[in-house]
Amino acid sequence: MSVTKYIKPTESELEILQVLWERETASVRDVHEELAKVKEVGYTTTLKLMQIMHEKGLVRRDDSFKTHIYQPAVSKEKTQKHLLGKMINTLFGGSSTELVIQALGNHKASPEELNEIQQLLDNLKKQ
Amino acid sequence: MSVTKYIKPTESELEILQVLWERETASVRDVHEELAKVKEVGYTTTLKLMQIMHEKGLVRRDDSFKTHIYQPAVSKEKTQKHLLGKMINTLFGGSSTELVIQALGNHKASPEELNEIQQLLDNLKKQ
DNA sequence: TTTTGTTTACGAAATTTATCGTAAATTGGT
DNA sequence: ACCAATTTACGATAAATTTCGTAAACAAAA
Repeated sequence: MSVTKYIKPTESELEILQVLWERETASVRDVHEELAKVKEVGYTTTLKLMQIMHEKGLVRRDDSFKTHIYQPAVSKEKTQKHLLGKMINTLFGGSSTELVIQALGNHKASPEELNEIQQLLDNLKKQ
Repeated sequence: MSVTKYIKPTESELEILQVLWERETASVRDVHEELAKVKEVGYTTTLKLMQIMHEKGLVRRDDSFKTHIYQPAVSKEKTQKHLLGKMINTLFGGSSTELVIQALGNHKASPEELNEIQQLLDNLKKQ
């Protein structure tokens, strides 16, 4: 049984992972330009963060060229699952239902999305 | 129009807020004993954190007695809304539906809870 | 081959968060 | 009034996170 320790990405690391999940693969400059659209940050800051993420094993990289190419080493789904679980515990007293209600209550969902949730709900009820 | 800056509680601060939301009102010792059930931490650490939270305006306190009595200064709902919104944006590409699906998929909900969600869903569909 | 621009490496500083030791203040009991 | 126990105040340290300056490595162009 493999005991792989889950590494919790920091805020900044998550921002970078977002870009990598979206693009599948990207250079430091690619990522940095995405981030720069949203926030004020220096290039070497992004570089350093991505290097640290590489050490931690959050990203992989191909350094056979001058410009290193990065890709995520952790899946979006696994990360979502972990952080969501943590939030349910620390903020919703362990009740995923409470979270769902909050989420549905505050953010508008389209009819299509509501149907999607309905289907999921029907499935869960059957069991 | 009042421009009240939202203060993001840290992990540890959230743990303390959880206790205060639950109890409405509590001394440092009360809070500390709750936390100590779950994690290893010194009394003065909890004290210091609660003092900092007071400076930040996350909690109120009555210090007219020797033992200060604290209460939350931010509502559970507002805090949940903020942090959930942030998570939806940074981790679920802005789609609350995606988050709901993840939450329902991973964590088991009781039939009662499923009904509760069903009712909410019915209401949303009507509009 | 020199120059110019880009990228990585390294390390240090700044910031934020968490932790706790020690001393002072306060209260209640004796 | 004194002592013991509890609580707060203060400040220092530790640990984690974020930031960026500077230099070295590299590549493409002149």
